[in-house]
Amino acid sequence: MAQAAVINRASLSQQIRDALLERIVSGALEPGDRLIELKIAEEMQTSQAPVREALRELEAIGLIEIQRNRGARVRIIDDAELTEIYAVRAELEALAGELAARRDPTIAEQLVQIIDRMVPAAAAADVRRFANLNSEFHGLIVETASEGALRDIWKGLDVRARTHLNMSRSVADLQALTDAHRAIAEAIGSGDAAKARALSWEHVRGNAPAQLA
Amino acid sequence: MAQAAVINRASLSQQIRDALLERIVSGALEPGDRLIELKIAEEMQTSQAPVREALRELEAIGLIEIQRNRGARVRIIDDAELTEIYAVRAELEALAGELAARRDPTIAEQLVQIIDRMVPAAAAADVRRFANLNSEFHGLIVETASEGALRDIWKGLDVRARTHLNMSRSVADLQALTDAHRAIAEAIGSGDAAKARALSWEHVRGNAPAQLA
DNA sequence: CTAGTATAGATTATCGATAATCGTCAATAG
DNA sequence: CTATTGACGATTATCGATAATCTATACTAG
Repeated sequence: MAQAAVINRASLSQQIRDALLERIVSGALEPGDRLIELKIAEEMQTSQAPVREALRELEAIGLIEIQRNRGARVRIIDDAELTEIYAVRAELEALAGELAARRDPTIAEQLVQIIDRMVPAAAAADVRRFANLNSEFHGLIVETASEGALRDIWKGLDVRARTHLNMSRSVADLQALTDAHRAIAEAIGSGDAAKARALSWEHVRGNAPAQLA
Repeated sequence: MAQAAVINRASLSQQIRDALLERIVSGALEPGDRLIELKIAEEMQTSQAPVREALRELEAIGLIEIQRNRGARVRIIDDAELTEIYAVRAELEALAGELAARRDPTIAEQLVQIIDRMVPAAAAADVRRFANLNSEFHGLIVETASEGALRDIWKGLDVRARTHLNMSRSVADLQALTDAHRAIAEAIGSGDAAKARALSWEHVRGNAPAQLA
């Protein structure tokens, strides 16, 4: 047979979830925007049920907020909450750095490649691009460290933080961040778990939008 | 009016979620057990839809596992995963200890009360009771430290860990744990954030079922 | 003018029924 | 005897319709 029309392997609710997630992360849907079940259902050519399921999942991730009988809206994350997210991430990244250094120092090579792509983004002050590379960098470390709880939780936090990358950084800031990444990659590459842990923690916690109260 | 028949303020799916969660945590439903939507729906006198939504939420928490077209079953958490959960918890508890000590050292009094209730449970080697008090202790610290992401994530991990409290501890072990709790309560009570952080981390990570590979 | 109430429109919550899929076991061909 | 096919029962995935609830506005009494 010519081509087996690759059937949607994902359930409708999964497809809907991914589509909405994409819109939220990309900014097409902004914090505070309402998500109306029947509208989405019509738009996606489905019924209401799978949309509801998708929304429940997004709520569990923390991306949207659902109020009984009042529907869902994209969650507004205030500074205090974003700061806390950074604090939690710092702890998780510390653990991830430690584990990655112990388990597979060879990823340092890939990390460096990501850093190399950060350089021009930093020079151009392209915050969006830089943020994506930043997620890619830390994501690789986390994936190396874990396939379980650590990874899942980190991903959830990363998505939340990414929807709020309103921080406008200067070129100097971004270059400093790039350097910090280099140090972390080096620690992992040399298998120095303790150093990878410490550097990761400082890197994330030090770059929170605000200090913890 | 005499009494307004307190209408269920929670949606059906929430009620179902809580009921199932209770069964899983209590052990009435064991890891591996199947959760059949229509059976649950009939039992709870509802239709299938709210059951499905409840199951999605439980999946997001990590308590059950859903496979497309194959249904849901209570998640089986192996040793490696449980160990990782402990590692992540250690990081979160460290942060929580630090924040709680900074924000409200007065909770130490309540912490001590919980510890006092641990003593007889430890003496009787009542692991189940001890585990509940343990959750209560750490839960109070976490709630003091956070109302946001930290709290939500910790709760999810706590539930998962509690469903697997298969560890049979000796009386001596439990008493040692009680002492560790005392030290943490003291650090928080004195507002020593750094000490609370360090002790919390060691306490949790040191009591993982196994060492991280 | 103000507080409280009724009404309409929009949206969510839930239901009952149907379609699609999976696992199993028997039947059959080789 | 082993592998393949077919059919059945069980279960999940999805739909379309109805009930319940909320929000906003209009209305009425004081």
